[in-house]
Amino acid sequence: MKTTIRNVAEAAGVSAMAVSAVLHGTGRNVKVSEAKAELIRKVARELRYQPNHLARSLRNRKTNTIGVVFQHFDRFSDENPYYPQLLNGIIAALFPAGYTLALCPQLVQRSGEGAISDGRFDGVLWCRPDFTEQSVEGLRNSSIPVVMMHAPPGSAPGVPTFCVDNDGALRLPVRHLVELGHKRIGFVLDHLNEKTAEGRARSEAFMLATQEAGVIGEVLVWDPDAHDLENYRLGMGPHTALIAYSDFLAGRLLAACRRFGLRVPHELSIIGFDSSSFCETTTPKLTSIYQPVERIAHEATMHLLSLIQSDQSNVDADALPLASIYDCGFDIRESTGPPPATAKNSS
Amino acid sequence: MKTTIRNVAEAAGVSAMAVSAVLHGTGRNVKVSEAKAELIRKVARELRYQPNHLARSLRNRKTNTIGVVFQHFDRFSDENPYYPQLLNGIIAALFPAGYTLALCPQLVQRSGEGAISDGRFDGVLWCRPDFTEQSVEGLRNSSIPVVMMHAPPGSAPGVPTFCVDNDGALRLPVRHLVELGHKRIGFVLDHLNEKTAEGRARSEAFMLATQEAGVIGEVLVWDPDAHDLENYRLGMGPHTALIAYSDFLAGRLLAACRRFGLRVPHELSIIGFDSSSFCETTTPKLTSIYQPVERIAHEATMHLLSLIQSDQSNVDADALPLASIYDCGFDIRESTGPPPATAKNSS
DNA sequence: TTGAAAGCGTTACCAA
DNA sequence: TTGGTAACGCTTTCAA
Repeated sequence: MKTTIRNVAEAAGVSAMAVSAVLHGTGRNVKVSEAKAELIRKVARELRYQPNHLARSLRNRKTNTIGVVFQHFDRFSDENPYYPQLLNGIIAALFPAGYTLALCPQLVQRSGEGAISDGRFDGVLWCRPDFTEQSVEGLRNSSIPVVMMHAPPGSAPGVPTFCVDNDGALRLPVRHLVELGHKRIGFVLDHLNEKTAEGRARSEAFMLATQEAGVIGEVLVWDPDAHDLENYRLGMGPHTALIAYSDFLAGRLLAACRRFGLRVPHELSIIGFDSSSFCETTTPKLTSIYQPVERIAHEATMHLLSLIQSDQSNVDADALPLASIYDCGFDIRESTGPPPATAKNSS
Repeated sequence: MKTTIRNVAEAAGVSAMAVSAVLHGTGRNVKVSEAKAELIRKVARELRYQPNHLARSLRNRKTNTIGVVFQHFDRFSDENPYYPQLLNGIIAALFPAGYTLALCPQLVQRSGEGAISDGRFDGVLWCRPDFTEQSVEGLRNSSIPVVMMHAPPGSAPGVPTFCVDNDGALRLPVRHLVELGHKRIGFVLDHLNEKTAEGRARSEAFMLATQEAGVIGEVLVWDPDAHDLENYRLGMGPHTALIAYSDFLAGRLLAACRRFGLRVPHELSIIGFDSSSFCETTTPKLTSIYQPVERIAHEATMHLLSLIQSDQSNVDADALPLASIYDCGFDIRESTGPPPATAKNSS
């Protein structure tokens, strides 16, 4: 990277801004004759002129880059299709619009400190709603548009949120289980999601759903790999069905059942969350709550893009919705069934 | 983003460069007394000063950002753990070093034109390459370090490549199949990978391996979802075993077999490539060539980082290796077995 | 020890 | 239709 716009201008015998006008279509009031324009293009090609993106961004206050903040920054799970789906939704919105996607560690780790608005991004998609005071404060101080995913409506002031209807979502499996005859149901989440906004929202939604249905519900924070399911045999455990926070977690529950020789669904019913392709590959196939991850990510990103546009053209953005809520579905497969006849059916 | 370094300087009653020196440790010859330093830090905090990353990058000619180019990029597959593994390897190298990862569409689509070195990246990791004249030309003109993944050694002049030993890799399944008694074997790839350097390398490696083993080999470019396997019943088809370019593709072959009522491995043996966790979830479990994707990605990225370092400190980089080759493994699971007795065994 | 000035590469504004 | 000048925010160089 050595050829600057001035080199081209000099070689073509014109001014730098003439080059800028011809190559980038910038500066309306600058008119260049077609002959000169052609000359400029020719010289630029010969000199292998490559416009400096940094300088243009600095000058234009527009980077065409979006920052994406993940909650689990340490690694993408090999088995959980959540991240691929999320990225697909984001990319499908971003790339056609000519935007670049950036994943950066500072944002992931110490995002509270306003590092978001260091000029690199036109906007930020926040997939990490854990709501420490710090992180919310960081968002409030942000000078660029921010959109949150997996944040219940109203959880961050003034920040548009894109989230599933967790209350509705958890009624579906609970109703299904109650119809099958279950009376004692557990909702399992891992230590990580215990702390996220959506983890808490789903836990509350689950408790609400079980109360409405008149059955016993309990929220369980487990590491299934280390958990002892021995006493769940023959429905004798505290629950006859478990709803997991994610398909991935449900898969690990299935594996734990296999380890302990527990038959699913005969001795224990298990339900996942996401209804990803993963559910079709397990034995038994996993009953699961369907969540349109890719669509949510896509629409959240589209929303972010339009926020950026209205931000930069000083258009009033109040017409845009502040919270989008998505309905979940429920896909019944093979991992749910009636509780064992031996289960103590104390209601 | 409004507070500039000058605002801070003014408010603290010092010069801009004193602020720069204190906050960024820049400028050796500038010494600031501890009292003033403390004042500057305090003022910066109060004013919520956020250094502009763009301006610093422009000035320092260092962006701390790596571009990742997928030349052939469709979407992150939900089922294929390839992308998560790849990203894990990259991130594990990048984030601890304080680098940002950027995925950008222009690079993906028209990467030939040298858009690589528009100042945004300190280096580029090039994945799934092909070798049109254009793209090689683009690399040659690049003024920043480039490292290629999935490129056979020597395929791009002067560009370090990180690739598995495809020749060795394809001997493993071929030998396994021949030992089981197979005489007619197909290698299946999709339309996308037909065009990539690694797709071609594996096809050639496959043909070589079958020739060495004295059996019939054929390269097949298929869309398994649309392909008719009807005539493969009872080993009567042109091949009694198929090796797929990826686990994902093998999974789709398995699904096609199910559709046509073809029993695997009794009527047809199927082998994948990656030996990902996916192989454990299929029925039957998928025999597969193991490829250390995450490790390759990690080491390629580490290499890129050291290239950047030596580039920027003008150190001679010739000591660094130009090609790294990784051995593959072979995991035998349930999807391979002897060919049907009814198979015509014309050698 | 501190400050002023120049410049990284680009583009908007104004004058010719 | 053109070209000069200034500025985006930062840091290095040189002079005080």
